[in-house]
Amino acid sequence: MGDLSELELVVLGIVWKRGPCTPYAVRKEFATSPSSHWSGSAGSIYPLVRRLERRGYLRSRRESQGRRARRTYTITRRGTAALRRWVCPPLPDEAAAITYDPIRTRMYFLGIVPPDRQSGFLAEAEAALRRQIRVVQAECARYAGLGDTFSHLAMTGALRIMRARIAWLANARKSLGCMTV
Amino acid sequence: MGDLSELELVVLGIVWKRGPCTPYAVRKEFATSPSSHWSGSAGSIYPLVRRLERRGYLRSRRESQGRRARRTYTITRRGTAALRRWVCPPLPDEAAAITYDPIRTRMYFLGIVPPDRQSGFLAEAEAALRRQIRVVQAECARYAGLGDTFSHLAMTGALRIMRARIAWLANARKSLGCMTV
DNA sequence: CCGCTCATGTAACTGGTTACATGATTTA
DNA sequence: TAAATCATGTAACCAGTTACATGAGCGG
Repeated sequence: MGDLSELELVVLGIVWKRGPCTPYAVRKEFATSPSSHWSGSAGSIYPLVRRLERRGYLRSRRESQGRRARRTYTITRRGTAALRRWVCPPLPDEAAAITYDPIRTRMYFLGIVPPDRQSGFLAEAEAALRRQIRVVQAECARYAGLGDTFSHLAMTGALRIMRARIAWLANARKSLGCMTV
Repeated sequence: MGDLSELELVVLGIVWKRGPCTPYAVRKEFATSPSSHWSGSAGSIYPLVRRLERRGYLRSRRESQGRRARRTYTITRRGTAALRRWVCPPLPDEAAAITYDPIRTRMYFLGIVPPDRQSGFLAEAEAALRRQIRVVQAECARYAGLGDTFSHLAMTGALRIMRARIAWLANARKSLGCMTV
């Protein structure tokens, strides 16, 4: 039960949401997602779905479309149960832990750069976030249009976090500005 | 230059901040950190610092304290330069990308659980975040007390994100509540 | 017909994890 | 003095990445 990795569960979830689909479709989902946590590379997905099938979480069917062989995967009852068990409480403690933020990681060591370049870092990070936020907003609107409530809800969460990061940087810029002036 | 992993750079940063220190002290830094992104396991840190020394980013000295042999590491000029280069702009795009959030990941697939248990998930997640936030607040105060401006600033960023996640869940609870009632 | 994207895979590598081993030092 | 913890390491493993190989179908 606890033998499924986070990526495996996400793939299970994607197959559950989309219904019968090819590994390639799953990969595209990762490729178009604004998150870069998983690459969804062929080297991860193809072995993964076969692994899931071998363990009974997925079932596959060969369906030749034209002369082209392709394999579509469907979630099994066992897969659905595993997915539900993962989503439902109890939530492991680390799920609520501090999330990883590369900008924050750099912030710890910002003292190493000369003070006149510190605000440059903050400004650039803020600008990068503002660029990214538009992508997320678009994705948010797309899900709303599709009527996918939960994906939409998830995206609003991502949006809120990005806005919090921007506000944080703006505030940091002010408090550092006070120090150096 | 770009041959250093994120973890290697963070370790470099820790050694820079604390001055000469043992791998064990570095490990403790990871162990006490409220973030669980890296475990800071012996198996990662000990080989890592030796790797950094071999490449000239760290220098080490054997100093026997009592009968006990220990090795303290110091950052070299090369190490300092690498760290500064990493912190400074230009920031890679993925640094501003959506961060990974295990609660959000689950949210995508929340439709798989029966509607009467969905709000349970949201409530539990919110409660877990509220528990965690106290830890972060304490850490925040600790850094403020130490006068470590940048670590404190980093922590306030983490705090803002956690608050944003809580607000997001509270809002989700409301919008799902409307649907099911 | 050439090049691009679709689509399915494999192989080698790698960074980090878990688990284990060992001995010194401190504390009950 | 026994147990706990400090401290330094090693070895095996593993999930996921990068890079490569292959071929179908399609648009210019």
